[in-house]
Amino acid sequence: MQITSPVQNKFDEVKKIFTAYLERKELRKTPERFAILEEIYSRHDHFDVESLYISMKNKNYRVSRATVYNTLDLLVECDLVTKHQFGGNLAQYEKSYGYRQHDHLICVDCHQVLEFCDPRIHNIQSMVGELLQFNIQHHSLVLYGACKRTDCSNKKDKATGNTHG
Amino acid sequence: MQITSPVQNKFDEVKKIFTAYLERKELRKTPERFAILEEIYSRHDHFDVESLYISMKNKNYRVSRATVYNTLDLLVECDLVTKHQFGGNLAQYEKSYGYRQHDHLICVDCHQVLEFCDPRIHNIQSMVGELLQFNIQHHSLVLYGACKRTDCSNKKDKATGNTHG
DNA sequence: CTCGGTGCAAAGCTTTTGCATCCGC
DNA sequence: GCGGATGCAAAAGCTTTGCACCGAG
Repeated sequence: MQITSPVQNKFDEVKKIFTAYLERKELRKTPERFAILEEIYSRHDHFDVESLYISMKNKNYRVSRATVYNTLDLLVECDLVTKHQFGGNLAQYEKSYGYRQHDHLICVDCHQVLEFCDPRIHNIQSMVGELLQFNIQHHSLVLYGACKRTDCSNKKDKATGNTHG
Repeated sequence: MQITSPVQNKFDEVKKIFTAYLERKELRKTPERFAILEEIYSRHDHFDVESLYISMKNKNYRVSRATVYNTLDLLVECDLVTKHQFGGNLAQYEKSYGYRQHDHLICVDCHQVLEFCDPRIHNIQSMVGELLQFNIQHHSLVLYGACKRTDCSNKKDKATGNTHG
């Protein structure tokens, strides 16, 4: 007897959405595509292509970077995954189905990524779209700052000016 | 007799700021650094490293990409230039002294970049910083959408669904 | 004169592409 | 079986780095 967890239910929904998308676009339902989707939804937080690829290699999936890139594009297009470019040259991704719309706050010292919600962003989006005659499809808001946590130890000793002893 | 334009005055201010920054950091005031600064402030809109480099080459400056990258980093650090990562892997820059804080709206079809201001973003920034205990230093808000202009011809024929005849 | 800055080219890293093979349909 | 998808590796594109030389202080 098997117990179906809510998490499993959620992944089933996601699989259905991806399947429907592939069928609508007349793309093939390859095992690689679903393996990548499953790996992504078993993860938490943000990840980059390389770490996803390595994870799958470690689990002995036979998968290539090219397929990871290709599949991520598909998942972004059907809104199951979101792609971010947090200032560096390395794209970051995160699963997005069933998660509330949110934006990001990044610590400039330790690069930790926090999330927050603010409904006003949606208003801004609508207003600016109206004003400039754009159909806004999505947005990216990233705040950069220094966290005040003591365990964020990457901070340079700027405040005291004691870097030179 | 020479007429000093407001634009020239502005660039003089910018040069002063950069000079002060270099002195404070005990960096050398090389002609290359000021030539790059001047080239940037003679430009409008956004630019990438390569186009800045090419412009300077065309004007027969002897300058290298390495120096352009190096100098841009300095200019970003003293807030005379802003660096953007509008989704691609290609960093975009723009001069920022004396320009009002603004955010960006990008057409997903023709990649044109528009600017807009909204004071609410500042409020969001303050509130989130307070809430999550961060000293917010800066932010990046980018809206992505389709412009409704007829001369934006990169649009795919999505709306009509006639792509398959 | 010193040593930081520069130009040039090579290397590094992420992402894309080409091609033979594989397998979903 | 056909043709799209894959794996692999090579190539492409942006950025950084190493090194010899130059020139600002």
